[in-house]
Amino acid sequence: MKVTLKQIADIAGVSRGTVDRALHGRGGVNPQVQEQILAVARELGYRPNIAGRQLSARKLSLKFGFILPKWSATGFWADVHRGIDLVCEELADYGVKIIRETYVKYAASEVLPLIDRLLDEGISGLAIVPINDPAVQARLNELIAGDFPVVLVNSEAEGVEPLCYIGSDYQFSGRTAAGILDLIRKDQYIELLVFTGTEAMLSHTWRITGFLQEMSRIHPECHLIDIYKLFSKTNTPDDHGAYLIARDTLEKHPEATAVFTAAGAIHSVAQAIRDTGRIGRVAHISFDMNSVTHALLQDGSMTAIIGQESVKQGYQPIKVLFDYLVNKIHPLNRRIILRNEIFIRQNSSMDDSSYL
Amino acid sequence: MKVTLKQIADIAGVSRGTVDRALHGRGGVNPQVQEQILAVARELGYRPNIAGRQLSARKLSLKFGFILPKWSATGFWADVHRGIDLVCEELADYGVKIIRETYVKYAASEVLPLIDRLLDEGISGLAIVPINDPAVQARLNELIAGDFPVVLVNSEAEGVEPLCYIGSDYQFSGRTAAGILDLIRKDQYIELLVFTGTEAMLSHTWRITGFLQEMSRIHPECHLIDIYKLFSKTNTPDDHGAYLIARDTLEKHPEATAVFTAAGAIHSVAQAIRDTGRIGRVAHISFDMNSVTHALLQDGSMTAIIGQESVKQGYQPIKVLFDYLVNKIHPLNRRIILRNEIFIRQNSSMDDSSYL
DNA sequence: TTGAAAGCGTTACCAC
DNA sequence: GTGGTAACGCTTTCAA
Repeated sequence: MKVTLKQIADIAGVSRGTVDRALHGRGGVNPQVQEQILAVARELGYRPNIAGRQLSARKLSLKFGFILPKWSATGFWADVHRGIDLVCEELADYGVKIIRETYVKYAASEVLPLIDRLLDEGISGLAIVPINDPAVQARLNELIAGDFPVVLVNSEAEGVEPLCYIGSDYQFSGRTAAGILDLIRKDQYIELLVFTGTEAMLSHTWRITGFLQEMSRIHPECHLIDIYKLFSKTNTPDDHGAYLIARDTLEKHPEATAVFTAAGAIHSVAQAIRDTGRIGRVAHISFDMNSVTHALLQDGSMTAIIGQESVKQGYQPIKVLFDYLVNKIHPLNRRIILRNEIFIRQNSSMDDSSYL
Repeated sequence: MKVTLKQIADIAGVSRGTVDRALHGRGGVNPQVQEQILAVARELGYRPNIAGRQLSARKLSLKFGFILPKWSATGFWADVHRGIDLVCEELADYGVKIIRETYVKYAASEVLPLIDRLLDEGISGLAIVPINDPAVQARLNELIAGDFPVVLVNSEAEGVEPLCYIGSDYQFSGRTAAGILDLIRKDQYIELLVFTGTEAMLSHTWRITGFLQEMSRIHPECHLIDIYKLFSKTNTPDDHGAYLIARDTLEKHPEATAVFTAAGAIHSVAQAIRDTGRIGRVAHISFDMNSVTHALLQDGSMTAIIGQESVKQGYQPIKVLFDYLVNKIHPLNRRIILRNEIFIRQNSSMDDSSYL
C-alpha cells in the first residue's frame, strides 16, 4: 500500500502539519522530532502523492513569466507560442497562469523592463529566451542568486547558471546537417554556399561551426565558396533584401552544388533557388520545421530540414518550473538538449497529434 | 475565475451530487432539473478540474492490462517496455496499476488466455499489440461491443474498431526510407536488395510496399534484384541463419548498391555487409532506433534508420486509457500515427532525457 | 429523485 | 514548536 503523510504522522505520534514541515525543512520543528519523522518517512519509503499536491497547488495560483521574441504568423516562434498555449491549457486546472511578454528588438533596453514587469506581477518562475547582453545576464544572475527559478530557452546566456537550459545544441545540429549533405553528395566534390543572418545570433554561428567542422572531417572534398550574410547591419529581417542577395549569389556561382542556410529567411533562399532554376541541382539544407519549410520540402527547393522540437521549447520550460515548484522535482538535467529531427519530403508532416 | 461544481450547484439551487449526476448523465435526475443544470454549466463555461478528478480517482484503484510480445534485452520491444515503466511510475500516484502480459509465440492459443486472465484481474482497460488472428480479433470486438476500452498498439487488427490505434503507418515509413535512398543515390542507377522476415508480420510487408511504390515513383532507375526472406518457415528468429542468408546474398550480388531491410535481425544483415567488405559501397536502410542500430550507424554498416517512437508506444496507450476513463477525454484521433524519425550517424543519440 | 457527507493527500493558516 | 482544521474540486455512497 501507498504511504501517506497521515500514516507517518500517526506512527510518529505527531500531526500532519508537523510532518509536512519536517519533510520540507520549513523550520519550526523540534530537531529531535524532525529526526524521527525523517527516519519514519525514509523507512516506509514515503513518496509524496502528486495528485494531492497538485490539487492543493491550486490555492497558490502560481504565475509564471515567459519572455520570448514576438510571434510572427509562421516560423519558429509561432511554434514555441503553440507550445506555451498547450502548457497553459494543461496547467490551468492547477491554478497556473502564464504571462507572456515578447520583444521585437534584441536589446537589453527592451528586455530588462519586461523582466521587471513580470516580477511586479508576482511571478514565481521565469522562462526566457535570453539575448546576448551583459546587462540581461547580470539581471538573470541576480534573480538566480536570490533562489528565483529561471529557465533559459533556445539559447544559453554566458555566465548564467539557470535551473536548466532547454534547447538545441547548435553545433550538434550543424554536424547533423553535414551528415546529411555527406550522404547526398557521397564521394562527390562539393561547391558549397553558406547563408547566414547577423552575427548577433550566436546560434547561427554555432550551426555553421559545427557544420563546417563535421564536413571537413567526413567530406574533405568540399570547397566552401563563401559565407554570405542575408541581412545587412540592421538586425531587422528583410525578406526581399535576403532574396536579392541569395539570387545574386546563386547567379554568380553556377558551380554551387550545395547550399547550407543557417539563418531564418529560408524561404527567400528557397525562392532564389527556384527562380534560378537550380531545383534538383543544388542540395539545400536548413533548419526549423514549420508550414513554410514543409512547403519548401514538397516543392523541392529544400532538400532536408533539421528540426529542433520547437513546440517543446514552449511547453517544457513551464513544465519544468511547475514540476520544480509544485512537485518538487528537479529537472532531469541542467541542460535538456532537444533532438535534431531530420525531415525530408516524405516524412515531413504537419500533423499536430503528438508533439510533446 | 474558474467555475466549479459547487458554484453551479449553488446557482441551480441543488447539491453538488446532483450536478455531478446531471453532467455525467448517470441518471436519477429530474429531467427538468437536469436541463437547467446543463444550461447553467454551459452558460458559465464549466470545465471540470482535472486535479480534483485525478485525486479522487485514486479511490478507484484502476487496473489496466497491456499485452505485448516478450521483452528481449535490446531491440524494439525493450523500448516499448521502457515506455510502460515510465507511465507506470507516472500514474502510480493516481492509483493506477498496470498489469503486463507478454507472449512469445504469435498464436491465438497463447494470446487469448492472457486476455482472459487480465479480465479476471479486473482491469478497466486493455492495451494490446494484436496478432493477426481471427479469434483474437473476434475476442477484441466482443470487448469493444461491451463498451470496454481497448487500445491497439503497433499494429492494427482487421475489422477491429478500438478506442484508438497507436503506432506507425508502415507504408508511410517505407516511403520515407525510399525518400532517403533517393537522396543518397540521386540520379544514380540502383541495384537493390530487400530483406524481410516472415510474411506473418504484416508491418514488414507494408513497409516494403510503401518503399517500392515510392521508389518507382521518384527513382525509376532502380532495379530490384529480389526480396529475400531472412527466416525460414519457423517464425522463430534465428540470427545466425539470417546472417548466412544475408552474406550469401551479398556475395552473389556484388553489383548491389543498396540494401533495404524491413525485418528485425538488422544486425545480421549489417554484419554481413561488414564481413563482405561492402561498408560505404552499399547504402543500408532499416528500421527502429535502439542501442544496436545506434552502434551500426556509428560503424557505418547502417546508413540510415527510420524510428517509430518506440518508447511512446508503451507510454501513450496507457495514457490514453487513463485520460479516457478518468479525465473523460477521448483520444485526439482514432489513429495516432507516430512519427517516422530519421536517424543517421550524427543525430543518433541514446539520450533518454526527453522521449515522450 | 435528491441531499449530505465522506473521502482522495497535501498544504497553509491559525490557534495554542 | 506544535496540533487542529479548513481548504483544493471532484466522485461516490448512503440516507432520506
